[in-house]
Amino acid sequence: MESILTKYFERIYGRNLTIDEEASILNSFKLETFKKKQLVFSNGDANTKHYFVTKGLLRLYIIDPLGKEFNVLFAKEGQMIGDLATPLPTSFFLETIEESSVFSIEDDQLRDLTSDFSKIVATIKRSYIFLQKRYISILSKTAEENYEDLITEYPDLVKRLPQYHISSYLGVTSVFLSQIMAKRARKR
Amino acid sequence: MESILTKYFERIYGRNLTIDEEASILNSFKLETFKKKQLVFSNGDANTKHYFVTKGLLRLYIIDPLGKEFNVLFAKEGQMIGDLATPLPTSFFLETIEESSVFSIEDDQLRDLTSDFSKIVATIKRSYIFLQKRYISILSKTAEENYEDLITEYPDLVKRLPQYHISSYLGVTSVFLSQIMAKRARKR
DNA sequence: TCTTTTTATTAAACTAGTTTATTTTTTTCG
DNA sequence: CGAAAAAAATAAACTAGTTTAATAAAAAGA
Repeated sequence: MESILTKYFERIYGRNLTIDEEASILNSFKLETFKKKQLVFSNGDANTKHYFVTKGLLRLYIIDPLGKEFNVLFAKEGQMIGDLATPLPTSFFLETIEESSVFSIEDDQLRDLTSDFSKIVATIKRSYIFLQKRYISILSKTAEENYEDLITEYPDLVKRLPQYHISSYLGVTSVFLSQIMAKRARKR
Repeated sequence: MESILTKYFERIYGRNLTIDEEASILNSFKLETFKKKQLVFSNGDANTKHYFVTKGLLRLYIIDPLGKEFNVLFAKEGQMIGDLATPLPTSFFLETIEESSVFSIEDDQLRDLTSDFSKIVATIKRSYIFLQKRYISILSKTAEENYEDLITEYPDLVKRLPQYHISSYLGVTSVFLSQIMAKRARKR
């Protein structure tokens, strides 16, 4: 029963799974489905779960004191998303962008699944490195450059995202992104 | 022999160290000293070491294609610094701001020291959460707000840093930070 | 399909932050 | 200490990105 979920674990483990492992994985996760634009969790909620996306697209975002939203992370099929700060209450919102199906799992159960801690370390380190790269981009590049990077690195994602979610991810207004795009279009 | 280094490990372990553990820690680290403004490592160097600061102040930074520097992280006495992306070659520069002493350790030796992997996970998670907080600040706040936050959270650090290192950390020019400070001074 | 709602575009006036250049202040070091 | 170098302040012209508002285009849904 080669599911997208078990494949994900095989990639993390770096080997094939035993029948028992497969069963235990599928047992630990709970399937949940959400319609488009549905909230999975909110700022202030208890934060003990992680979400593995099997279908659809989600976004993790914050709302600043002025009520403005900033997207921090997207996740599509085959990717994990959640607030790594478990078990501290989250300061994020998680919401579906498309109609989605996710497998949710409690933080401690996820830990139990991965007896080889070095794999967990490697996984978190990868998230850290990804975030660090984004941090540096936001710090040192213009919105136009960041948009170009996004297109070349994640063209499929860009196609699926409404434009105002992209601008929020880049940290600029939708008006300004629209200007960037108009300028780009003129150039070619 | 209660050193600042062994105290650091006691905090991570969450308990006192045995004599053997203490000896093994002190054996794994190598003391290095640097003058002010000395480079510890550069972009492209092999990246296998971590640095524990016992004296002084260091900065981890990048240089963008235009030659501009952006400070990413500072570390003073009692703090660890390095590029978490070990063993991948680093894209950072590490440099002393003040005359400094550090204990360096190889990545795999550090791993060996912490047989309890969950402590390593917790440590990396903490770094991740710290970075995420900064990321969101840079994305959603003005330079003025970020400067205020820095002063209230790390007043001691701000006092020790030359102003142009602070501006580089905030992602603005030194000229603009100077304007922010002038405006602040006028207000009170 | 047609109406309503959501998303994207455009324009114009504005603000945050940059650049370049000059001057002043502070630090370094022989 | 005094000279030289490094860091900070100030000014002025500039650019990147915001805000508000109006219009156009696309998507949703009865």
